Amino acid sequence: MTRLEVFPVPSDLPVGPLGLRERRREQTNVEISETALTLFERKSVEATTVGEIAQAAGVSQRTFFRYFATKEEAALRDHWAFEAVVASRLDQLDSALSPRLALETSFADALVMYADSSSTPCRRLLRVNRLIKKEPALRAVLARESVRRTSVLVDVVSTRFDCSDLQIRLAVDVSVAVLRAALETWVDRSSTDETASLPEIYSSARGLARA
Amino acid sequence: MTRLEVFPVPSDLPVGPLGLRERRREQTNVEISETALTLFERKSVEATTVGEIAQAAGVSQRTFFRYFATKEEAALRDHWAFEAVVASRLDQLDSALSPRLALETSFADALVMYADSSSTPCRRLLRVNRLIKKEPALRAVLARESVRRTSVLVDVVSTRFDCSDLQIRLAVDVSVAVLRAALETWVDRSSTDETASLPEIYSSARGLARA
DNA sequence: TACATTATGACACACGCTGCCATGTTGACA
DNA sequence: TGTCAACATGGCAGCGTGTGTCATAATGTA
Repeated sequence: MTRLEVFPVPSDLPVGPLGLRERRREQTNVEISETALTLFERKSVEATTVGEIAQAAGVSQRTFFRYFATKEEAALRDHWAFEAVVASRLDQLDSALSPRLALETSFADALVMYADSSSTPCRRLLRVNRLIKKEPALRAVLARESVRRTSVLVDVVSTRFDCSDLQIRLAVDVSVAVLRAALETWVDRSSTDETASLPEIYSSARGLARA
Repeated sequence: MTRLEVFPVPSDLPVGPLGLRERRREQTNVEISETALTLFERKSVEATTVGEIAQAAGVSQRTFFRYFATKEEAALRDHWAFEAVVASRLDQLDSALSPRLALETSFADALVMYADSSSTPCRRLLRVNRLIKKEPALRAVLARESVRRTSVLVDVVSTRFDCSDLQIRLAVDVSVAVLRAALETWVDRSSTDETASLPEIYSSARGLARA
């Protein structure tokens, strides 16, 4: 299963070959991330200091920075997992289709992992993204990463399709825009409709974008 | 002319009613910005400290922060002008069209200001955007601002068009994506083709995005 | 048990950024 | 022209983020 690669280490599952050290490290990672998320929800990212997070998580400030480069990163753990899922099928782009259609199909295939809105990955993704919605600091980090991801996508697509640079950039930018619109809409709708389905919303988003 | 509103104070032009104080202030603003841009081009944003910029510009560090909130902002002066131009026609959205077409038309109308690639606004925009291209720190700031701008756009479009939230978000995201792709392509092509025209590239980007 | 590897904490330090106060400069009005 | 308010600037102290370094303790292995 690729699941293990995508969700770095679902520490709840008994993963055999991992030594005590690695499990401890992973556990600390989760604890710090969880603590940060909670504090950010209670106060705000800006109003929360790394010192507070570290203290609440029972580690020193120096140790915090050994696990996360910035306080924002500590909150984004599960969102990075989502981005990894989205990117997980890029090596199977169907070059018989148009770049845009191939990308959208790849994304749609990957998104089935988020079909069950009551699953743990979905609930975690929702929690983080509700925070992201109100936190400019987190949005900035996402945006920065999205720039990097876009350029990776452009490279990947370039090698597999023979189109102009403008066409490729458009395919990538638009595909990503549609996915992002779907994600945000899903987050919005989930606040009133527990059963809102990300794959379904993405599917209708694709339909609307065609029109 | 709206030019004066968009390019805050083109200090080279003799603007009558401005007092000595405001002109001095504007001049200092330009000098710091220019200094920052030059240093960033020579070294990098990360490797350049605010102290260096301030010293090179002949002001104290404290004064630097009275003109710009961050060192990144000091470099982005002319890019914000561009964003202002792009947004300058949003109050005239044609509600007879689809949201997306209305947005694209509004953008295209505004872009005529960048028709002449040898004009000062164009050359400055190019210079900044070449830096933006290699500087993650600057891209992060842009991305953050783009989030804010997108939500403004969504609001503006919502009041003028009667569509679902998903449709509006899509229109906005896709329109912005097409514009951004055009801008980046223009920057790329300008390095080999001095005459590359932003409005023209934007026009073909719109055409390609339809297909 | 002895040893190499790794995790942690404490400290010092650079940098970004802000609040505060003291000083000098500008512009308006008597 | 002189006075005074508004404003611009610099210096300094302080907070928060993030990193390098060293000493110490815990872990895995021979």
